[in-house]
Amino acid sequence: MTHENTANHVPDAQNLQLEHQKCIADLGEWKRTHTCGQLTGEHAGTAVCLMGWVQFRRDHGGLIFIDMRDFGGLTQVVFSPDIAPQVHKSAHILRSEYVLAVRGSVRRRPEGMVNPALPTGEIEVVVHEWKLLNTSKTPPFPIEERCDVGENLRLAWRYLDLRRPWMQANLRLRHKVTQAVRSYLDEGNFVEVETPILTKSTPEGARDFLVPSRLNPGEFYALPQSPQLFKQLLMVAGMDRYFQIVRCFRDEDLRADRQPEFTQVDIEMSFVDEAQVMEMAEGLMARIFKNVMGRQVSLPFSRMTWLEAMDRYGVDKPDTRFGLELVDLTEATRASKFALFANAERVKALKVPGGAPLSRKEIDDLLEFVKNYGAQGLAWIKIKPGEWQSPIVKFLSEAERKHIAEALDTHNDDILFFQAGKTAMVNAALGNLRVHLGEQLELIPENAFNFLWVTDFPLFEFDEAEKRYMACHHPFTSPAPDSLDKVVSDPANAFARAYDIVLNGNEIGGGSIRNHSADAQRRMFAALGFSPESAESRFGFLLRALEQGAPPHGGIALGLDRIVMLLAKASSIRDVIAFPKTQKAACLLTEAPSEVSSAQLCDLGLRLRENAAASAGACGTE
RNA sequence: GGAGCGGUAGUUAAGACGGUUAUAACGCCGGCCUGUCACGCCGGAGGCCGAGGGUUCGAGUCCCUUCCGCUCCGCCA
Repeated sequence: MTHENTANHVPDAQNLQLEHQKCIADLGEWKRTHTCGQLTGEHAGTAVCLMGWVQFRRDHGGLIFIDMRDFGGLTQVVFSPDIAPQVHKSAHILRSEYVLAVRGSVRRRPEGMVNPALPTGEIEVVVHEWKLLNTSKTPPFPIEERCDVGENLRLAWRYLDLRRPWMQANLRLRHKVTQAVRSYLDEGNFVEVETPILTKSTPEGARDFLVPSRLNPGEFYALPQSPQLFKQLLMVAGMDRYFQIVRCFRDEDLRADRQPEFTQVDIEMSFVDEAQVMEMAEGLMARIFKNVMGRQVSLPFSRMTWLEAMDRYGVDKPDTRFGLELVDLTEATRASKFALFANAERVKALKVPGGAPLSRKEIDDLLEFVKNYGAQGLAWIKIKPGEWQSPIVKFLSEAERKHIAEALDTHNDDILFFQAGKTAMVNAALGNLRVHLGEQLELIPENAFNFLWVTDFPLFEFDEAEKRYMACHHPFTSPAPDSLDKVVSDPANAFARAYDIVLNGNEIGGGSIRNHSADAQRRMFAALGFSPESAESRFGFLLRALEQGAPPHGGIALGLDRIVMLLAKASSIRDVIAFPKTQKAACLLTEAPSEVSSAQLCDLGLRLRENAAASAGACGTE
């Protein structure tokens, strides 16, 4: 205590709060009759008991007004010396976030005193008696809707952050979504089955979280990246239709829409094709929107092949709420004198109607933006009356200009952006630039929800680091019928029976029809470069199951956090998760992860290397 | 692993050109106040400018290192 001298005559908030704690009472026989959002003029005259927190205190010396808050809203309660002098006097001790119970009567507010901004603004509760249920230290940040506080503070004091109405609404919205999911799938004869959290590491795909086994020293469980294999085994088991609202774990770097633990709505169905899974998922999304938002969504959702998505939007999760589609100019510029275009694997352009007023600075910022995606530069042309303003226009022939003007349907005051190079880079740079411009130029309609299925994904992707093909979706995905021969012979051109569901440019789910024959699954493993022995040791249990009468099956997994984020119009899934982690995967509230005792390590047969934190980075080179 | 933004009172921010005692609003504490509702008025307290090192007569400000939060690339079957 550094302020002992002053503490005696000028109490600080801390001492004051200690003093007030002497007044704390139990509930006793008091029973809450209403919530703080419930009372209206119709309740005038009724005796009520409210319990909640002090949101605002307006102590006039004479009258004291307290805005009481609970999950339901705010109610103004009045302590008046005319009604109960002792009660009024005792209420001076109330401070922000103190917890209280009041008994009193509802009355209509006097003429002209109605607060139209408040749902309960027509009435107030005149307090006849009250109890202090708890004190509170002054909160580290204001518990208000409008408070704009740093995320580190919000996370360190998450239970206070969650008291704010917006966060309360988000968690309640999330609850309504899961309830809609459960009712819809239950009606569709799906069975909710829990699958193991301690499971087997299958180091294909994301990095696993590992859990050491005490009973089997030197061995590890992995936390599931998804219940993929278990749900397939449940189809073999004849469950027919399975779902689970399930936590999944991936030890990869975080993003606004990626947490190390996240929740999937995991679904699998027997004896179905792609169309049936998609139809089921559309009905599910429609149910969510109806129950949660009171909105109709039009069915079926639009569909687009992966090739078309990449061609028109440059990304595999197009935001179709606005235009600015990409135009391929590769062939048109093949013979150009402009070497950058002529020699490029791919040339594409993006037209911003009316974008010519963009300043040099703004264009430079866009260049910096596309550099994130490997672009070296960003060519542009401003369409002005009678001339094209551009650093590159002098390289373009009359024929090329004519072709560009036609292909992009140019008008005065448009600006064109160009990208040339490797196809993947061109698509990534322009596709992401498109979304960036859509946001920056406010081209995206406020309340639109555009669903889209992206279908016909490639089966494989060549991994430059590992020098082998990797499954685009996952290794259990069935090849498309006309790609069966290509799985081993021409993997680069094989397509998958896989589909993603996209909402407003966000991937909110993905699924596939699986390999239900052991032979087909073995061919996939072979194409992925697994030896038969390695396939057996990693996935033998799956192969054996597929040999025991596995039915044709397929399914989908929906990202619950992302769906709720979009419905809540939140900018991060952290805002719809009660206790999320920071970008360094830490919980600022509990301070996890943390060191453990040597006794705990000893039980597990583990020993840390000297300076484990520093040596972790060196593992890759060993 | 990489790029960028940020860290100054309890909170949100200003200060950045190196130069007196580091500002403001809200919050907090005290006083006054019987119709406020983000009450009002008066007064007061509150700071190792994220941390460490350096340059300098002098650093919130310049340089280096480091920690933390956020956005993105890589990564995320």
